[in-house]
Amino acid sequence: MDPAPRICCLDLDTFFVSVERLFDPSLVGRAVVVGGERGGRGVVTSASYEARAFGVRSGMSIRDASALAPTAVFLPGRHDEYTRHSAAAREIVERYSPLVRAASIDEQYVDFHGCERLYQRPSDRDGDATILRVVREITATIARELGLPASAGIASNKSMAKVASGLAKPRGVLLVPAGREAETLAPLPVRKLPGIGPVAEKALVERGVATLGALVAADHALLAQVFGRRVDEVRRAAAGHGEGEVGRERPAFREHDPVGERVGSISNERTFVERRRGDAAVILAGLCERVAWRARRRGVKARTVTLKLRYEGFETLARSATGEATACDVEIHRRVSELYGRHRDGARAVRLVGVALSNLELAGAQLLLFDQGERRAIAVDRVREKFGYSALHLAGSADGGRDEGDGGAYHGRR
DNA sequence: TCTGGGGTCCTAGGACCC
DNA sequence: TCTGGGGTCCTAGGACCC
Repeated sequence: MDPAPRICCLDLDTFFVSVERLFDPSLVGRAVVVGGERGGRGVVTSASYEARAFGVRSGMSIRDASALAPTAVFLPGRHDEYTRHSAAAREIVERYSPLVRAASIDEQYVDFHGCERLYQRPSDRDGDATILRVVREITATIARELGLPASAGIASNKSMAKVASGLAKPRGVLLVPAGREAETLAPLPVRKLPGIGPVAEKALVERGVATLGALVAADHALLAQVFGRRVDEVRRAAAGHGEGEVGRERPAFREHDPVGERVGSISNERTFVERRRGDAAVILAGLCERVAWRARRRGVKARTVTLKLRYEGFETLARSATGEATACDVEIHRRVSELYGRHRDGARAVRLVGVALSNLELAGAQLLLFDQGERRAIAVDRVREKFGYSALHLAGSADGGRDEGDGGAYHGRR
């Protein structure tokens, strides 16, 4: 007996574009691209179906998209609004099931096990019909209350549900009955399976495996060349037998990290525009401030600080140092500078710098748990709450003043 | 497809301890 | 001081996702 389809993957269609259309209804029916101003740098983070008709795809550079879709509207995007609407959609889903797991800003998994009895109506042919009706009600509610289109897939496991939600787009709901998973997946290109990216796809196609049906039937040794020990897991997912539970919340979307659990990371990175290259040290100081500030806002300290460098030609390296947990700008900057001085190849042009905090520990809101440097930073945070983030900056940081400070002084912006 | 920025997860090797 | 194996922590890199 196959497990019943009770896992739902709910996805907000062209999410960023849909939110922009709430603010400017004249965008409805037009080609819209979110990710940057026309001709600017950056990549497409969301494209309307009208824009996709021109060949615009998410992840493509804004420059290429500008060339493909000359009549499209290009918008920079506003993350705070997307976050707000994402939370509102989640609140609606939680009216129907307590087991909701956000997988990203526009995607949630919902576990409906046991809910078929709760929502059953005489007119429902069976439990599947009940769940299908409930999920349709959810997407209709999201459309009515928030004005946002959504799609959903319902299946016996996560990856099948995710694939189904893709097949249901736009504005559709698709339920894959128990036992029909394999035949639904078989004709699809391997890339459609969550977990198979461009690298695995290329390796599979080179070996003559183009569809998920072919993957299921493929020789174990051949698949091992591509997936290593993951062969059995991937083959099961391709046959429609994926993970049957929604699992834990991704840490980044959790309100607070449980005490003692080492989860999550906080990072900021910046790619240089052609002419501004060479300012790596200055940019780095700004990034340190930003990640430290985000850590304090989350009430966490980091034991590990990582410097990321990308050189011309895309060669990328990461160097990290682990020690005492900190959320202090000055201390993080000190550690990052040390890594930078030690590992940077001065002969090569730097294309990107990044700073990441990981090995996070809960510090709590109590000031007692912060040291002097951190408390000073928190005082600065309070000023920022009143006057905005750029009101104060570490001396020598990216958008701060030009003063030759002691590396630890804050300067008002002028 | 000459490629942004935020993440998670996995692997593998080395250090160190018992 | 030559030796085993397991556990844990740290570092680095890479695939993948949205």
